[in-house]
Amino acid sequence: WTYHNPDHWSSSNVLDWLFYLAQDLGLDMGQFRAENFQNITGRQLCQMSLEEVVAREPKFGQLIYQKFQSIRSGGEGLSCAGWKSTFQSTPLNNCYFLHNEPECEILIHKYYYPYHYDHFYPFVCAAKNQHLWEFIHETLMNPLYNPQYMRWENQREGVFRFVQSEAVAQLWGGRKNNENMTYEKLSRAMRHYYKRGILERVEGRRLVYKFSIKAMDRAREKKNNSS
DNA sequence: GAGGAGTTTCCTGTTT
DNA sequence: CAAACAGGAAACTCCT
Repeated sequence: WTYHNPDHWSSSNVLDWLFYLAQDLGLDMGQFRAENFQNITGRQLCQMSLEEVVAREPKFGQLIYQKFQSIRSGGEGLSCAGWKSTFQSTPLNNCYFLHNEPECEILIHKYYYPYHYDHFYPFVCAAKNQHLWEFIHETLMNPLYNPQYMRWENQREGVFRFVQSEAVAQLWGGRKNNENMTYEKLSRAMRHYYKRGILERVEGRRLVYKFSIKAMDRAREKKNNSS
């Protein structure tokens, strides 16, 4: 997207840019409401007034609007220096998504930006009969899906948010070979985790969940064992 | 095959 | 109003 005129951005490009901006400016991810720009194309964003942007993003809307106007006028550079070299040094042959998703290389080009992470997450082959919570955690660690599909609100505390809930459900359905999966059903499975101490309730915040310490530890163990 | 863990499906009701 | 959240119940799919 960095090479294209914002006018031609897809709705995915818009989300990419928003998350890039948040990272670049160090915005508080707990308050950042990028998901309110789902399905907004570059063209639509171009046509939005300051008020319309602020209506979708009360806290940072003004900033977003200013930055967007500034790149539209070609003023501020969109430097992504370094992403290509990181991409090339990535051990792609070991990535599970290479086996599952034919268009993976395109996706990587499109979504993988090193500034999302301090270091590359060592992907492993997707485990057979992987549990839902493990899949969720893995998705959060995968630059292909974070922050497009889900993202951390506070990684240290294990708090995360669904950005595109139905898209994540489709992904999960894909793993389980079940194209009938929906967020409605996925979330029911998530709620079973409350009783089992894998997730903790986050009151009053839609689409937000929190891993227990126990789950975060287990995920960390898993990662260490596989790398 | 029995029995259990981990969901999946469905449903009715409540909340945002 | 449309989505989410809540759980109970029962069916289903692997695994041991």
